[in-house]
Amino acid sequence: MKETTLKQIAETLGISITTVSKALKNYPDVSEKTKKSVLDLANSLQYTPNSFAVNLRTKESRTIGLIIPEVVHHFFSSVVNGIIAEAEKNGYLVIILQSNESLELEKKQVELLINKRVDGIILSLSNESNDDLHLKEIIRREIPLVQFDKIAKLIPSSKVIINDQKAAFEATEHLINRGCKKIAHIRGPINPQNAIDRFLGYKKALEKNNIPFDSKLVYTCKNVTFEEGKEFAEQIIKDHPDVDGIFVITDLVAVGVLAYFNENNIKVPQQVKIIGFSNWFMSQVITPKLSTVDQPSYEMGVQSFSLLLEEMNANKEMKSFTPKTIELTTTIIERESSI
Amino acid sequence: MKETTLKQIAETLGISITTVSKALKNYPDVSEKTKKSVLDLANSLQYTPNSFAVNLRTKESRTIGLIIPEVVHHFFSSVVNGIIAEAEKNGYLVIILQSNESLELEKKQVELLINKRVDGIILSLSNESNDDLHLKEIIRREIPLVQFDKIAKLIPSSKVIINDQKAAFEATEHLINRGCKKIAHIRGPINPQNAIDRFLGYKKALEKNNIPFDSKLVYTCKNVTFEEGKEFAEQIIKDHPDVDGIFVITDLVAVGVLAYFNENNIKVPQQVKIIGFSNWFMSQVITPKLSTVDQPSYEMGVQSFSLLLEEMNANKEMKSFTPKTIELTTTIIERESSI
DNA sequence: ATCGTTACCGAAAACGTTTTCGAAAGTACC
DNA sequence: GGTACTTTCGAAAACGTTTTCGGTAACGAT
Repeated sequence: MKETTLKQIAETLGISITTVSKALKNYPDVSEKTKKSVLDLANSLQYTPNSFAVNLRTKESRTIGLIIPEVVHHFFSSVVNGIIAEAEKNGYLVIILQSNESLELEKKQVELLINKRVDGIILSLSNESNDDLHLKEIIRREIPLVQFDKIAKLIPSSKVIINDQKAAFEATEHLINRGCKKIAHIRGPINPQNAIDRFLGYKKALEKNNIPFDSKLVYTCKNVTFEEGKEFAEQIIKDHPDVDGIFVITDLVAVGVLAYFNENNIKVPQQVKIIGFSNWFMSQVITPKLSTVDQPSYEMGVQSFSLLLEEMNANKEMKSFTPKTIELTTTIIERESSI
Repeated sequence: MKETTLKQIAETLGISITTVSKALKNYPDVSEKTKKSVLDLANSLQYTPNSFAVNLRTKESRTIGLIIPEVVHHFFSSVVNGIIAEAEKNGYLVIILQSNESLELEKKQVELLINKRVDGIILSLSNESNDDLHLKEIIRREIPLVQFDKIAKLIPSSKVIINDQKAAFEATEHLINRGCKKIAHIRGPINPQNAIDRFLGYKKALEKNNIPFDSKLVYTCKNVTFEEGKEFAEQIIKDHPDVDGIFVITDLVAVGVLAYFNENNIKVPQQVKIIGFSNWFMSQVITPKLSTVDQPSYEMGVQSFSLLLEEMNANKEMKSFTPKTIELTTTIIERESSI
């Protein structure tokens, strides 16, 4: 059982391969009669063009690569959702790879995608990433590239981001407005730009409101897990029993904090107010409901693909393309944990 | 800036394309000297074989397709995780598509993957799926296929599943053992085999324990959402104020039930005990912590790919392959909602 | 009869690789 | 110097498509 090819159709119809190909692509220089006979036969034989041959000939595969740190995180799976939807709408398929927050893996995967000759790449950096030779290689090979969320600022590619500093500023100021005087911050790892920016936003909010910044009140996540949240919560209460507010890098960790406080009868929000980041689904179902910063994750995916598509199309038409940066807006969601 | 090809290397070295190709693939009939010179030049030119040409020649792309209802569900993203990891380990890439629980989309996507000529397909049926012509087409084209979780029993493909009936039986019996006398069931949609099986397990557990089955105690989800959980919880309490146990098709819906009960001061587990299914992450962080059935989702992904790989390899060697079914074991996780 | 058009078709090259098969050159042996 | 073998190489076909470019036939107008 072999796949049907143009050749087979041509032979059974007694015409040339060229004509068959043209008929199927509705070229004007094929008579309606032959078009019909070709189409009929192609349908009855369930002909589908061999994409390997098409790829080779057209030099494109209508496939893009996507590298993210983790699929199982609500934020990322939601972005993935947006990217896949928008890609499919435009006739593209998406290959997904996971760096598992490892720089080494991330580099290997970039290589895989380059070798695969995808038409474009979308990626979000791992927490470990502190060098960008692999990204430079993508640029050097002139492969369209879009970065989102965790980006390398200096790489000249399109970017879809939020204003982490502003969002963090607002989150912190929200706690201040609710009366918090001594606010701790559980921050993300050292490398990622967005962890840095959120930290800076936190710091600025304190300064603006004349609250002295104390580096001892800043705790740094390594793995950004639920468990870390619990551990830091314990430590914070031990080190600074009078802390009355915590701004946490992301909801997952904040939920860990809440879990510890719930188990140890520390009242949220009465004794300590908490605000997270990213608006994970579970934040609205736990007790107390967690205040957070909503990030338009699905929209981020859609925009990322749109930018990539623009660049891919520009490349095809040999036009030059200057990278764009899209900044999406975030909103503070006030729930029980900071009332 | 053009990509380097075998031809370029051959010309600058003054040898044939054949020899370059063989040298790079370490054929024995190439002298060490030429091998070295080829390798050196290839490295310095950053040569990577054109995968489009390789695909065409070898008739395989080392890429598989994966169709799931939703990435944003914890269970599926976890399976995806397992599949991607195992695939990458074996040199395969994964194209992901989402059916969004729509049969129509699912069919379109199968077609996309067939046209793309992926080496194999892994899929989990949408809730809407009640016909399987598209699956038959996969079989007809002799494309290796593995189904997981939501499967079409009659399609002769490999399958990775759990024993839904047994798991549901155990979950229901767990409630009975905890003293429940009147147990409601919030079931999944009508079509999916696993919703049917879980319902049957629930029914059998009642029968075995001499509790009369009452179809009025069975509520059927359409969209399997958090909101549906809340609505059904309200309805159940209205219709049957004396219900003392609920077995829910999946944790997301069970969390909705809990939310309603929490808001309306109905004590869980004192008045009503609840058990969910799938062990979503959030089930352990809500109040009260939700009892559930743990499903080895990551493992499910790994096994799915392994079976697919077996079949793909068998196909390559022109050996016949008889589909296998792997049944993974589930475990009841007792938490606060059913103590 | 000649010219210009239009309508339709096909030969052939190209994309870049893999692999078969044969050929050439070198070595060894009698 | 002939034979047999080993080592090393390359020509060429094949994978299936797309697209350029030219060719033929038919037809109407002059």
